[in-house]
Amino acid sequence: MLTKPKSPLYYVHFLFSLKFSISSLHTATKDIIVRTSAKTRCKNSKFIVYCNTQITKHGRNGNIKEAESIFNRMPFKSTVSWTAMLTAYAENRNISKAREVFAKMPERTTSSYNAMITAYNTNNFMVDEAYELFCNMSERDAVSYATMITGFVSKGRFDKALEIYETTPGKWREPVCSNVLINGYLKVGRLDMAVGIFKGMVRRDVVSLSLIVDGYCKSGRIMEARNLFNEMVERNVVTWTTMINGYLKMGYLIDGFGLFSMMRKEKGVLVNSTTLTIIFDACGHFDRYREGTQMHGLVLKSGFTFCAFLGNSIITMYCRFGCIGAANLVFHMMTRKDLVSWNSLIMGYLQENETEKAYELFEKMPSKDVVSWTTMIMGFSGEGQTDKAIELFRLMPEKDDVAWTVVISGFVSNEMYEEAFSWFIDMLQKSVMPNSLTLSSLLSASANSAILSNGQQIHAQAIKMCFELDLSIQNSLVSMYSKCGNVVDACQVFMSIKEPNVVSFNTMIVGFAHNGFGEEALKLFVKMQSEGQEPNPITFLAVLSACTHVGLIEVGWELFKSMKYLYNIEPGPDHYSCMVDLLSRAGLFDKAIDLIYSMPFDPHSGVWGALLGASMTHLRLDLAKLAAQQLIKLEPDSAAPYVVLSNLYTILGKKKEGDKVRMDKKSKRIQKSPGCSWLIVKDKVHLFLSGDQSHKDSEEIRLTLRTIMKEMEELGCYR
DNA sequence: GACTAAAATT
Repeated sequence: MLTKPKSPLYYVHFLFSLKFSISSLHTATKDIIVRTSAKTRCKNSKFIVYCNTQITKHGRNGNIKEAESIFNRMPFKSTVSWTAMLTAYAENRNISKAREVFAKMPERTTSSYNAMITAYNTNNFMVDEAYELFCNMSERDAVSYATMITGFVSKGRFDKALEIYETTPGKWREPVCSNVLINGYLKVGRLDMAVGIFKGMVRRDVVSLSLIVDGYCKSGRIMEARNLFNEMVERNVVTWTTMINGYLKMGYLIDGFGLFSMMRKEKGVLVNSTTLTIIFDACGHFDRYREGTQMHGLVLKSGFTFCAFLGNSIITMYCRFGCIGAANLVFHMMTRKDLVSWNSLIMGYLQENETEKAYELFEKMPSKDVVSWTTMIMGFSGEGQTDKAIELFRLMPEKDDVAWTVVISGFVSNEMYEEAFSWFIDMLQKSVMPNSLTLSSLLSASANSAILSNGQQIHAQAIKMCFELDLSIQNSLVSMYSKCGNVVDACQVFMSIKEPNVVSFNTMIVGFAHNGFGEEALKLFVKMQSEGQEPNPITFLAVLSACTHVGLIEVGWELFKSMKYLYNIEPGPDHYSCMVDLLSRAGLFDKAIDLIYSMPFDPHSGVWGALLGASMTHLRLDLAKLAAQQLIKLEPDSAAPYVVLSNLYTILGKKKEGDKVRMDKKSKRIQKSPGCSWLIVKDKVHLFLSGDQSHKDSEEIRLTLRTIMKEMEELGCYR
């Protein structure tokens, strides 16, 4: 049998493909060299080139040991081999080894210098070392300048970057160096500087244009972006995708989807996975179920490869639609999952309150990051399972400020305020720096527990940590002070806000309303509009409750009607409750009942609760009976309707009926949660429930109270 | 045929 003689390269290929051990590779290499003719040996460039490629490949895959072995065993090395090895070390974050290689190289080309500059740039931004090398270069090329500018730009040293940019010979300055600068300026939010560079360019390319289009989009200057886009001669996938993303992120769905279908018809431009990721993201965000599923179908039919990014955006989209089953299916079909895929699905299950399922996934994850841990901790807290949340937090390997904050705000939302504060102290003792969210939730804890001194301490803490000018903190402060009954301080904080947003106004209006300053609340409502701030549904809830508090029935009624025809805001269940409360408190029961029956949805418990309360004060037994009946239907475990109704019977002298209601309640084993009050003495909260004797000084307190009450009675305090 | 620079996304 005759076989064609094989080239030396064939043997190397063969051996590499069989994954021979390094020692056998060594002997094999030797073997090949011995067997090849002297002529071939002198310039076995193909072999060297092959090894160079392998070094690069292994280096990129993080297989530095493999790259090293090949390099060390190469009988002949070219400058490229040394440069490849240098880069391999640099890419694997070993700058000292990279330096060593650079020092040992028998000869250096401009490219080797460039490689070393890149190595410095990418390892902890050692840009000064890079610059020293750059200055010592006898010859530079376009890459040298571009690399050096990149180094300074990524360190934020634009002065130095510009200096080098100016000295770059004209033929090399554009477009690459300009693009590096434009990109750098855009990343630090300096659109003006980026546009300046751009306008001074003579040779712009598609990258420069795409960068500026993106810059305009991200500053909300979408028209300027579109004009530039239209003027462009060359547009590639990135340009199209950037422009579509610009529209979609601003919620301009018609323009965004329209441009997307234009892109699909455009010759020479192919939609890629980034484009699709953006589309799915928009469908999820703006609840476009039909478009989202259609696109998914299209992607499946076209046999598009699901990279992790693309798959993740589809998972997230289905989770937003509430289609956890579909999300789960996509997840399982994905061949390449990453951490985000797992985290997104876990988040999806948590949003559907399927904590068990989420935890199952969490445990199955091949590796977990901070996001996975925090998401799961948040999930348990959200379900009221604070024990589980703490357990998980303790197991978490590296706890950052976000993790601490999630635990603390978990306590706050579960009304465990004492725990929230003591964990905050722990956090500070462990020298973990709180963020604005930590302080916000502690302020809300102070507000909800009405412990003003705690709130003031957090306020001081916020000033100390320079969060004073953070809008979310300022809003929380307004809320805290007004909930603690301190309207003056609330007002002071509110006045200090430079640019109050709708939340700031709402919070202050609620603050006024709940502290009995109805007029001020309404004045602020007018003021916010004169300052160009549009009211939202929450604003109306606030002003309506202000009207209730001061009994401004006509004003409230007009405001309620104006919601729809003046502000185009559809009143929700809570707005109706507010109105029923307003009308029935004023004794306008006919109007209240009419309103209840004209509601576009079934009245919820708030509506009947409001009616019940007012019926009690106006002694309207007929309406109280109706409201209580409805309430019992909606909330069978609630004691309130029974208690109110029986009290009303008693007041009206119908003791028998009152007892009947009480018996009925007892037979259904419904318990009224006991009334409670608390005192703060030396930073400790002392809680008292009615009929409760658990406090250690219970007996002493009782005796003291009795004495005080007696004294007060003698002084005529009760008359 | 090796080395070095630049853009969009969950």
